[in-house]
Amino acid sequence: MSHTSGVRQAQKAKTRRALMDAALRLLEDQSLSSLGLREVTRAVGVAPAAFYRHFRDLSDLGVTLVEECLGSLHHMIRAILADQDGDEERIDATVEAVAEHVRRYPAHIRFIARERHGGVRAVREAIAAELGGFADEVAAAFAPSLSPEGWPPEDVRMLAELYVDHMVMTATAFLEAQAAGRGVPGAGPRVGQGEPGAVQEEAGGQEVIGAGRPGPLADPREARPGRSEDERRVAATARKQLLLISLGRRHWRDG
Amino acid sequence: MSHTSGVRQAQKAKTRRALMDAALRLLEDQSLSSLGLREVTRAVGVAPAAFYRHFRDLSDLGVTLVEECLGSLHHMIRAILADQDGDEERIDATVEAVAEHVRRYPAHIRFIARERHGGVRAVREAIAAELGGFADEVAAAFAPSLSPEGWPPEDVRMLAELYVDHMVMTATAFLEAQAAGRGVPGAGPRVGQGEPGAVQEEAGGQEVIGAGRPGPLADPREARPGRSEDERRVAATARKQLLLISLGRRHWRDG
DNA sequence: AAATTCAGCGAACAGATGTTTACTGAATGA
DNA sequence: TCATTCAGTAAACATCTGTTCGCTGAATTT
Repeated sequence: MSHTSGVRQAQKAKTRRALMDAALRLLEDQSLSSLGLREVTRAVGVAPAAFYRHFRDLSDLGVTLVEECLGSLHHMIRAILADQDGDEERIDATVEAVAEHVRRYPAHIRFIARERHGGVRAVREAIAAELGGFADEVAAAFAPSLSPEGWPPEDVRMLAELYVDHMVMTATAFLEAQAAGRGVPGAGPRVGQGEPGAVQEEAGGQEVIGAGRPGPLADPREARPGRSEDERRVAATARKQLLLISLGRRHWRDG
Repeated sequence: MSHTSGVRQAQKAKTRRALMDAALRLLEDQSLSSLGLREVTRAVGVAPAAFYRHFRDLSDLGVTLVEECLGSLHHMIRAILADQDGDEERIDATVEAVAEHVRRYPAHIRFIARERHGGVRAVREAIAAELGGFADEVAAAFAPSLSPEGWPPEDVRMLAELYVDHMVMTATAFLEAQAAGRGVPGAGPRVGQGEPGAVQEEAGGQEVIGAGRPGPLADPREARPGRSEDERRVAATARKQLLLISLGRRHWRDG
């Protein structure tokens, strides 16, 4: 048996993370099927061959990234579903949470949006499966209040799918809005390729997961100067759409 | 001034079409940013350098494809908006039209879904602009009946965006369902690279635009043996979702 | 009939790609 | 202490990429 934490394993895990983070950052400007293995290792500062110690190939890396990116979304969804407020409050909280999530993990959302219908089958399927799971969860959360009102399970499911799809839609809309807020068209600050010599330096793993400009991280309830006009418009639209859906839901069983 | 149709121009147009069709077909299995220029010319049976006689680069080709793919969708949308039936009839007709469209032009839909958030900015922006135009059109179609009921223009717009996004969503769902119907995971019949010697043979331009298995083209009202279970499930879900949205729309102005 | 245009060709280019190979040397475990 | 494990290395590989160049020969114009 091998220890689950030695200096050895820790270093390996660190390099693995570095590869994932580098990939996630590179994937902000291109899609997975055009991402090069050497490109990733170069960004990390590691020999190309080292890649194979961690992933079979790039689509393997991609599937791993799916788990990570949708994992963080999963937490958010569960938090929302746990809230037991009224309709409008829940909607506000949802839109707020999505906006905040996109602000904190823009690279995650970009990756999902891009690869959901992207060129790599394994990744597509992983995303589809995960989103399907989300829909299950949403359906399960709504069932207790809907089933007694005469909603058949398939109708609950279609509502859940609508919610999930709308959430993804909203998230990507936020992403574009936030990108438009910053100066997007011009190239951002270039990242120097990591100094050769593997990933050894730098202390304390503090919030590595963002991997793409975590943003100001301002308190959601504070006044937010960094919030762009587009972003507020997206929020308002999403809120209204969810409200409209809620309205439809309330009148579903009475023609 | 040059004639708009000579033997010269006709040949050029033919090669151009061949390039676009080949690209569209290749893009069923990969994304634009990973598509190679040589790959396209090879599929057509033309020297790599010939590509530059028609497009500046691949993203130029991509933008052209956007116009074509969304152009065909545009026709469909206008046809739907022109119908003045009741809510349910319109919904049925819409879902039916989308299903048929996806069946006829799967490559078009795949391309749009894949590149909408893909790695090529110019293409992304072209798609966004075009879809925004669709939303304008839908909004304009709904305004006459909604404005008198007290709908502010921004609310009409948000409804239109919801409809457009839902349509795209439904189309890609159909795509996956139809793909699942056929044996997808296994590679389809391989296409031999075109015989060297440019694009000269083959008579009569009959429905070249499909560029990806136009399908049986069965009458929508006939019994359809080729319709998979998944496909029917997608249709049913889409119908219900649209119905639910309609319900919400009817109750929008009375809390 | 002669001059011009221009779509497509073939060759060459510098550079990048994924993958394999034998290796090194520090962490590990007996 | 000594043998083993194994993350990362450096080099070489065959192959592919986008782009430029001058050229050809048929369609076009004069």
